[in-house]
Amino acid sequence: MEKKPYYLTTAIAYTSGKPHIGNTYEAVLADSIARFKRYQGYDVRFQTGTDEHGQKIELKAAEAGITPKEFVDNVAGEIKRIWDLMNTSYDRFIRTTDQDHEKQIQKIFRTLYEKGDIYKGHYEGMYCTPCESFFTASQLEDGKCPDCGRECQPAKEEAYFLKLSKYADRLIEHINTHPEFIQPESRKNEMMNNFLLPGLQDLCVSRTSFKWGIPVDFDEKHVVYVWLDALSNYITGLGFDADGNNDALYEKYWPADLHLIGKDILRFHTIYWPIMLMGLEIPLPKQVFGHPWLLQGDGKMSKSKGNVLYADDLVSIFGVDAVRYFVLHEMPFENDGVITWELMVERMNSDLANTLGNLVNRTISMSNKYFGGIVTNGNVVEDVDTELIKLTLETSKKVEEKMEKLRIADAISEIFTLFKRCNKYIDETMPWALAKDEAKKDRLETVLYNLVESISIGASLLESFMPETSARILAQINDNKRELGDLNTYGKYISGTKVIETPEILFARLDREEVLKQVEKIEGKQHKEEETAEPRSEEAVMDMEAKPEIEYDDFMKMQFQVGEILECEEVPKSKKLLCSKVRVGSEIKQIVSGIKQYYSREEMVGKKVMVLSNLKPAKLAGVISEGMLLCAEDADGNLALVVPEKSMPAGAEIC
RNA sequence: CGCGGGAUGGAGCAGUCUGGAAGCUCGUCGGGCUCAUAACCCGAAGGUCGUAGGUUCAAAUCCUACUCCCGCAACCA
Repeated sequence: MEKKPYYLTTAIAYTSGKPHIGNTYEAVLADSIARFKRYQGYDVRFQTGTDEHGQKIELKAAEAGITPKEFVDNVAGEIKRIWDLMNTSYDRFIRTTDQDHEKQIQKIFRTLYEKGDIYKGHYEGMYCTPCESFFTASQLEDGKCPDCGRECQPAKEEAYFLKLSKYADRLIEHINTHPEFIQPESRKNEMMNNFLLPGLQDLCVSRTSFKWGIPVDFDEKHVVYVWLDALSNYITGLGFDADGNNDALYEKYWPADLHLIGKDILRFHTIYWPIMLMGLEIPLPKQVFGHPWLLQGDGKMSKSKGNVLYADDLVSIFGVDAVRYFVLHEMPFENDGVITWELMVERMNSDLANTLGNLVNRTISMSNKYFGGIVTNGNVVEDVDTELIKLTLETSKKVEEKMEKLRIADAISEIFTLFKRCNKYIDETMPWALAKDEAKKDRLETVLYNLVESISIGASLLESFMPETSARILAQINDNKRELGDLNTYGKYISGTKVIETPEILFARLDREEVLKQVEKIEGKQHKEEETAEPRSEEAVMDMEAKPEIEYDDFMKMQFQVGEILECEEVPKSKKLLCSKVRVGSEIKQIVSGIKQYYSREEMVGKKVMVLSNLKPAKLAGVISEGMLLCAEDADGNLALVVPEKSMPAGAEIC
């Protein structure tokens, strides 16, 4: 019988930096699905990779003083290494800088252009020359640039657009008639209400403001918009050819069965991507699943806090399968999951060491102690057995059901329910008591046989989620992984098999304090990395884009004065704003500034600072601000107030 | 009135669509057992299901208002 194809993908990771545990989570999640589908007998193709173009990467590379290509080679290598570390069984790791991909993107772009779905137009809007940015009329503040506050000119820039409007109705129809297309379903409404129903604006799909991208081959000034580039990986990775000479892989696997992505990029995958495919006249993927995020317990992950979770560090403490278990098990279906060190230690000890590891250990130990390691089916069945057998045989079905709904965490829980039942069975049957009575030898054999049999079935099911552990358990009981279809038959374990003499500890219990000590070291290391990175950027002078020369008169228009901060309050409902009462001469001005992250209210009071005092008052978050406190800002956006070097009276002019 | 998500025993969650005995994991306490990684098994305590109204024979679940948290957006004059 020919196997049914099943094609799934992850989003390709953006190569702007080292992937943290959240990125890794997606790869592991996809991997467990891929493995399980293979187990179910599908001919699976699992593709993942990296998205390597864009302005951000161009900038990062420039900062690091290397070429963009060198930069992405490094990061992509790192990402691939981590995916491999986590045992992800991808069939292709595609990079958007791969030659075959780049070539096809150009063809796809050209095809859509020739067809009229991409057209050359103008990006019209208000342009702020110093900022090199376009804004729509609604983005402007009092007709001025929202970034720098200067005048903007109406301007036009040549650009290519994808006609989203042409296919919008068809897409709405598709989403309505295919309820499974967007998962979880709650996100479907979000897409419909926020983007589709209000009407789609044509999407600008080319850029001229940077170079690091795939050039439009018939108009070299332009590079292809990164999303068009990135999304296409799902078909170029299969050897799609816009001219129709598709690779056999493409013919076999497209349309994809599942695109697994983060909930944040659902819009691209359920609106732009389908419309691109409609333009290319090829079928849409069957399902897009926007999974939730994995969050760090104590606040948001950030490098400066040193609490970023990296797969490397986690693996070094817990091991690969334990980390796979955490991310798969702690992630609920719709809400974001939370992961903390304490939680991981708890799961490690309670689920992995106690429930699973200890079960395998005690079973093997008893087999050795009572029968020299030979596991024989004594065929002395008692009532207590039936419940264990029933549950064991039901488990594969339950796991399949959960997996069908992409409820990965629940699927794993089913397997662990089986292991727990095994532990209970040991207490019910009390093998150590049976061992004291020679007449009950056959019964004791049966009990141990049943345990090994149930463990074997559980271990077989575990392979999709914890491949190494599955293999280690099976090796210890000297069995092979069962076929999924055989898991509803009890008694396949070959009677008379010898298990390993000394059971190997699968998961060692960890001491919470010990782990936290290691964590401190890791966080310390991250801090250090930050610090060593810091001086580099400090020593390196910061080059700013040169603003146009101004007249002396322009300068004289601005009135700078020393101001003394008398009071300071937080602006309610804002995250960054502090509102200060500043004495400038005899006047007291109210000035709002976005520096809450860097200065506390207490710190502010009493400071003498530099104030631009004749700035037109404006409302910020609903609060009037009558001037501006001047700050120096570094590349990371850190701010420092500018203060007079010697004590000066409030109101003194700065000139 | 920017958009969205959430509030359920000490902690983390399920249950809410399709009203009908408040459940799971961990922790705590008590007991049992000794094969095992101080593990395993049993039992108990612990909940006004955010607040206030409403619909209903019946509300965690449906309706209305409100409070508080968390994302995103906005705000960095």
